[in-house]
Amino acid sequence: MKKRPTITDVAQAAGVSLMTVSRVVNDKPGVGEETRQRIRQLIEEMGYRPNEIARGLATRQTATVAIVVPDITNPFFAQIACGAEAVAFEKGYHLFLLNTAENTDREVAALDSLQQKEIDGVLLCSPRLPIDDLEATISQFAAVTLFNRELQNPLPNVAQININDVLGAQLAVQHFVASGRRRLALIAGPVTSTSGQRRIDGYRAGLRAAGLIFEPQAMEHCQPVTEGGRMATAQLLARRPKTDAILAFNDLVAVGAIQACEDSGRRVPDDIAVIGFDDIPLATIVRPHLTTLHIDLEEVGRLAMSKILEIIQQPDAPAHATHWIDPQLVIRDSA
Amino acid sequence: MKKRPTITDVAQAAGVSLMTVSRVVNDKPGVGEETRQRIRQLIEEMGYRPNEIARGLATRQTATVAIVVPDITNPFFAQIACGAEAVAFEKGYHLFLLNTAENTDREVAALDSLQQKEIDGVLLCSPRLPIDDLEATISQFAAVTLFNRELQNPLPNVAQININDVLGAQLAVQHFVASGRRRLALIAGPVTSTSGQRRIDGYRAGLRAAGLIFEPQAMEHCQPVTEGGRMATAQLLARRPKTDAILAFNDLVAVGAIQACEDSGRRVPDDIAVIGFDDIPLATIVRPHLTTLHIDLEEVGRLAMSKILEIIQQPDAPAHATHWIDPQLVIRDSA
DNA sequence: TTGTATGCGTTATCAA
DNA sequence: TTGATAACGCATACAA
Repeated sequence: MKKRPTITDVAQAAGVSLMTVSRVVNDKPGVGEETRQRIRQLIEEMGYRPNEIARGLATRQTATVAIVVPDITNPFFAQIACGAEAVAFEKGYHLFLLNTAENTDREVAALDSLQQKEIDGVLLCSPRLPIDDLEATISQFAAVTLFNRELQNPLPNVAQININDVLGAQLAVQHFVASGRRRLALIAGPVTSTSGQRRIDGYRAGLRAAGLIFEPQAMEHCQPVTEGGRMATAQLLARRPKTDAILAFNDLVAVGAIQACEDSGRRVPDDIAVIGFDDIPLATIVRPHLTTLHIDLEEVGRLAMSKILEIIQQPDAPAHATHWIDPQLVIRDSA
Repeated sequence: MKKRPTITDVAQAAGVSLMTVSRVVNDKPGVGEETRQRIRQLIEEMGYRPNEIARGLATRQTATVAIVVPDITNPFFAQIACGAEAVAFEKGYHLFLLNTAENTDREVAALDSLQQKEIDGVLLCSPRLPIDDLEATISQFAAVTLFNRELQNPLPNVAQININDVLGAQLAVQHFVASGRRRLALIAGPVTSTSGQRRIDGYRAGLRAAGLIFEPQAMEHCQPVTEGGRMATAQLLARRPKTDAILAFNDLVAVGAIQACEDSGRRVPDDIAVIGFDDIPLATIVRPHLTTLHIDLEEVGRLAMSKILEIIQQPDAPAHATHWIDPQLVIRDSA
């Protein structure tokens, strides 16, 4: 590895002071057009690149924001990260991606290291942190966007983005009812999941709107994976054989639900309709292709990054309202 | 956002020089046990955290390495990233994750920004860069590990990790032959893929070892996605109906292959066996569960990170040999 | 055991 | 239009 030239090296080679070079590098006024060109060329020749570390120390800005996700292996978060990175790249920002592996300790450690790196802003995806710690953390950063976590009192340096799970579940129920299904069931996710709870709320609201009643035995919780969906559905079908429609917590669970249906001799969607949630790539790989609630996760990421850059650039703007992302029902083959 | 205390603030509060505090922070000798305790407590109370930017400028080390992947949305790379991050976390390093979106320009931009940030090392996963640019890039970093790309002349600051694709394909062919299949076919990936080429080599070597001959019409290239596998397989089966075993470029392609088989009325694995590659989570979601070549990607990530940290810590060690990761055949239901 | 001086590469401030 | 000097927060080398 060869040592990179510094701004001083360039200045010496050009026979000017380092400030003149600095002005050229940052496209600032106060340099004669002729010297500017000369220095530009020299920079090119010498392969000079500004040292971001030194610049960060001097300006207290790092042109870097971080995104903290519980599990980067989960395409759900990977897609958000992708959208966020696209915007960051456009705007000349860099994106730090941290993975907490669903572990609160690591989340704390990650946030801690981010502070030490003087990051400009943080995108927090579904933080596990208790609310008090969360607010304390937020106050440490210049800008934060919170995904899928609702803060009671909005802060000026945080933007909030949430999935409109209630709406999504309602749309699913509407579709079931419109296609003649009457004996609906819900394979809900983990009891602790915020969005899981919201999806239950939406499901119940949908039933109510259709004049159907919510039967507790027509709901089953499960781990948010295929096998969880399969087992929960098998139990549910044993208990309530006439079920003709299932709303699943997410697409993985939906796939498990379909498997359980098929295992019990039911055909999907003829005997029983299944709707998933999230529209992950898997949805168009399995057969039947999943009818599901599409969430534009790249857009979530883009929005999250845009908002955070806004806050960074106008720190004194008024507190931001929560953004709700509306899921869209995409009708394929399973319902 | 409130301003964070600096080491000087702590020193003033403690009534000592900042060097004494610095020694405590870095667990260096030369401080009385009593003052050390006192300062420790003060650090705790004041919530002091060292500023990594300033530290990086002073030490020329950032305790940060980056991993550059073509597509973070692809679980293949996400898993590698996970393993790498786990090791980084253990060792007190931070991991920058950059996504190039399969785009050479963005790869260049990413590498460029990494240089400017004075990153300690970089994990390059399947770089698109032409070999000359690649070598030029590598020389800019203190430490590099290269994944799935072979360098002719090893450099002291780079470790190389490659999947033993040849072995993997051979294992698959062996398994086909051992279970009585004789009319094998290969749904290869994109022609430009390095590992795709190696898998073809292994497939041919496997055939040769079994005394079978390679028929060009028993091979079809395709895009490395499910739909590509489905279409390519449909064509292949039309052309060569008696095929009784298919080795697919990867698991996505394998799923497509299975779909094409079923579409044509063939049962898997009774009429035709299918083996995938990579063992992504999907492999145990679809039915039949995929028999496939498992690659321990987390281990790849862990190894890559370990190697890079070795180089960082012992820059003068001799050049590293290439590590080959051996795939393992996991037999499930599709072959 | 503790402290002082200096420098890391850059930008900000103010003077020429 | 230019340049000298002082930060930025910390660590290294050396002195007390």
